[in-house]
Order: sequence, then structure tokens, then C-alpha cells
Amino acid sequence: MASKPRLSAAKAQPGTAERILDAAEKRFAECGYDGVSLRQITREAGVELALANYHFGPKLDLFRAVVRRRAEALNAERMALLEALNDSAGIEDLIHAFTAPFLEKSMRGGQGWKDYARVIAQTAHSPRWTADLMAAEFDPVARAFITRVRRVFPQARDTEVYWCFHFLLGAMTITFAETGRVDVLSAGKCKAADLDAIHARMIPFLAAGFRALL
Amino acid sequence: MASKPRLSAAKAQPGTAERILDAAEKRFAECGYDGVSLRQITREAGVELALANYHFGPKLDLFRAVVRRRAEALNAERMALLEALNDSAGIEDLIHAFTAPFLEKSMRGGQGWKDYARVIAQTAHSPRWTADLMAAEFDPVARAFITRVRRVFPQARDTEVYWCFHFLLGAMTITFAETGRVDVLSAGKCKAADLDAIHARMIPFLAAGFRALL
DNA sequence: CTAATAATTGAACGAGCGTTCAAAACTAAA
DNA sequence: TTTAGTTTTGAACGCTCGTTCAATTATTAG
Repeated sequence: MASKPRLSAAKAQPGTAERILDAAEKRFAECGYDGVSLRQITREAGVELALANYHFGPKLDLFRAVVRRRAEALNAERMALLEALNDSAGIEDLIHAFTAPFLEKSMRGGQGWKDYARVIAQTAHSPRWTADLMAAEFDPVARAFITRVRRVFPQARDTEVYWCFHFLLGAMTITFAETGRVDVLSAGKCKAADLDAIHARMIPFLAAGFRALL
Repeated sequence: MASKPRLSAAKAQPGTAERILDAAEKRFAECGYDGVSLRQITREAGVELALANYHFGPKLDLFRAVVRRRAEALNAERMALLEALNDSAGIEDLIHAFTAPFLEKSMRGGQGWKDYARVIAQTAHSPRWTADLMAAEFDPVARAFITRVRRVFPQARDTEVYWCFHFLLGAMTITFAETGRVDVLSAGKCKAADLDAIHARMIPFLAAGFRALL
């Protein structure tokens, strides 16, 4: 009858909490926050329903945990790439530093990262409480990117810089979502799953857009 | 005890069905399909719960009705603009024809159109059954746009054309979503609600991207 | 080994869900 | 006014939801 530690740190055997997170990530990616029940998640994880509440508290906190789990390592890598750029870096280098880690992990990081990217893409377009969570996790890297862009285009006005970032975000997140829309439209000639090909196009596309506006 | 006409056409008094659609549109925009109940929708519309089923059938059909209601007029306008372009039209004209009607209505068409745009933005990033609905409603215009782009850049490969369209779609939908992310990042210097300003930037940004790839 | 702490179980709670239906109210043609 | 058809009502159906909790099992420290 221990007092509930909720997000207790240490002593859990390796499996349970992570398996719940994996299952939640997968189901949230497929159906969104409201489209999935804790029962579906725990069933998929092969654990009892009550364990979700025991380890993570209410459903919303489980969702937060899913978002946060991979955000830290991801953003650390992105931030490191941004800071490693020297002053002669061009806009292509900046865009690459901002987008490559996420796309790379979504590409070759396994199904977990792919699901995570879809969760983020959906959350980024949801105008609810999730927006707060997104901002808390991803704004620092965004601000670092924008600061760097300003240095590359010192004469550009702030407004234009923000709109450019906005369009970049849209192109990136719709790519993560992998809805299959382009696959259908192109009759299979373009596979959204082929993220290598996308990235090779995305950087010159966006860089040209930045140059046009800044 | 009449047999249920479900989507009966004519004799409904002007109010009920439209008020249900308006309320559904508003709530779907805020919380997404699964985040809203029929009870919340009918309560907001000021009608009885059972009327939603009477007029539209099951919940999913009500959602379809919301998507379809404005899609027809909107796509007709976009298609007309595309077809009105003569052969000397540039890529800016094409992008304008594809994006302007939607942005214009979202800007000055009232709250209903604004809500509708948010519904579409969320649905476009949802990898579920909704993707079929999106394709059914919006693919014809997309294909017409792509065909026109091919004519402007006859030497471009199909793959690149589709990726360009993909990025355009991402920039447009994240603008519709109006999550307030840019507002926060820019500390209020850029208002997503100011769609005029966005459109003025979006077209040159995207046009430059198209030119870079095609 | 024993005692305390952490993790898991299984069942239950009240609430809200989408859907259904018979009866009532309303409308409009004969 | 009667009659047939449409629309609205109010209540109920079975089900699933998130959450809670006492009891049980596993783990670890003394």
C-alpha cells in the first residue's frame, strides 16, 4: 500500500514503463490523443490498465511523457549542430542543422521514432493544450535557429524571419505526418517513406524561399 | 414514424441542420473529431441530441458533411482560377490561384470559414480514415494545379513537382491551423491572424522554392 | 529471515459515449 | 378538418471511458 510515487525514478524493472510509453506512442501516432484509450494502450503493451495510472498518473501526463521522452536527446543534438556552425555558415547549413536530426531519426531510428514524428506533426497542428507542451519542448531550439538566421541575414526584418520559419515548420511537419497523400497523388512515383529523397529536396527548396524573403 | 430520410434534402426548416453543422465545425476545429461528442455539438447548436443522428446519420457522416459543405464552392472557385490562367502565367500566378481562395475565405469569410480551415488543417495531418475524405474532396484541384505546374516547368521531373507541391501544402496547412505558435515565438510581432501579411510572403517564398527545384 | 517499500493485480466507480426508438408535435396537401 | 408526411422530443440501450483502491506479489535493505 505504498504511497503512489507517480513518476518514481529508479527501481522499476526495466520493462513496464517503457513498454507503456512505446505502446502509447504507437497508438497516439495512429489515432491522436483523443482517439486512443488507456485500455487500448495497456492492452497493446501487455500490461494491466491500472499500471498506466500508477507509472504516469492521468492520461494527459502519459501523453506528456511520450512527447518528452525523445525530445530531450533530439533537441540536444539539434542545438549542438546549431552551435557548432561557424559564422560563415550559410542558410542551407542552418536549415540542415534544424531539420536533419529529426528527419534522420524518423528515417533510420526505427518505428518508435517514426511514430514519435507523427505524434509531433499532429500535435503541432492541434490548437489545444498540446500547443503549450509543444512550445515548452521545442521553442528553445526554434529560438536558437531564428537567432542564427538573423545573423545570416542581418538586414532582414523580424517579421519576415518568423514567416520563413513558419513555412519551414509547415514543410517539415507535413513530411513527418506521412499521410500518404503525395503517394496517392503521384500514383506511387513518390514515396513519403523515402525521407532521404525528401530531405535532399527540402533544403534547397526552403533555402530558396528564405533568400527570396530575407 | 416516417422512415428515416437521413440526408433528406428539401423540407427541413432553414435552421436546424445548418446550426448543427455550424456547431460541429466550431467544435471539430477546437478539439478534433475524437475530442468532441455529439452531445457537446447539439448542446452548442441548441437542439436535441437525437437530431444530429436524424439529419446526418452517425457521427462520422456528420464530420463528412462538415468537410463537404464548404468544399464544393471553394474548389469550384480554385478550379476556375486555375483554368482562367493563360499559358503565359508564371508560377506565382499558379500558387496564387491554388492558395488565395482558401486564405481569402479564412481571412474575411467569417468565423465559420476560419473554423473550417482549422478542421482541414488537422485532418490533413491525421493519418486515418479522414485521409480518404481529404483525397476525395481536394485531389481534383491538386491534380489540376500539378498539371499546370508541369506546363510552366516542362523540363522538371515528376518527382520534384510532387515534392514542391508537398511543401506548398505543408506551408498552407500550418498557416490555416493558427496554433499561435509563431505569435508566441515572435513575442506578438507576427500575428497568425494577419493572413494578408502571410499570403504576401507565402507566394514569393514558395515560388522561389519551386524555381530552385524545377 | 524479516520488515519495509515498490510494483502489480483485479475489480469496481460514476460518467459520458454513440445510437436507437416510440411517441408527440408540427406541417402541408386533399 | 382530416390525413399523410416530416421533424422534434425525451428517454433509454449497451458500452467504453478515465480513475480509484484495497489486496496481492515482487523486490530490496537491515
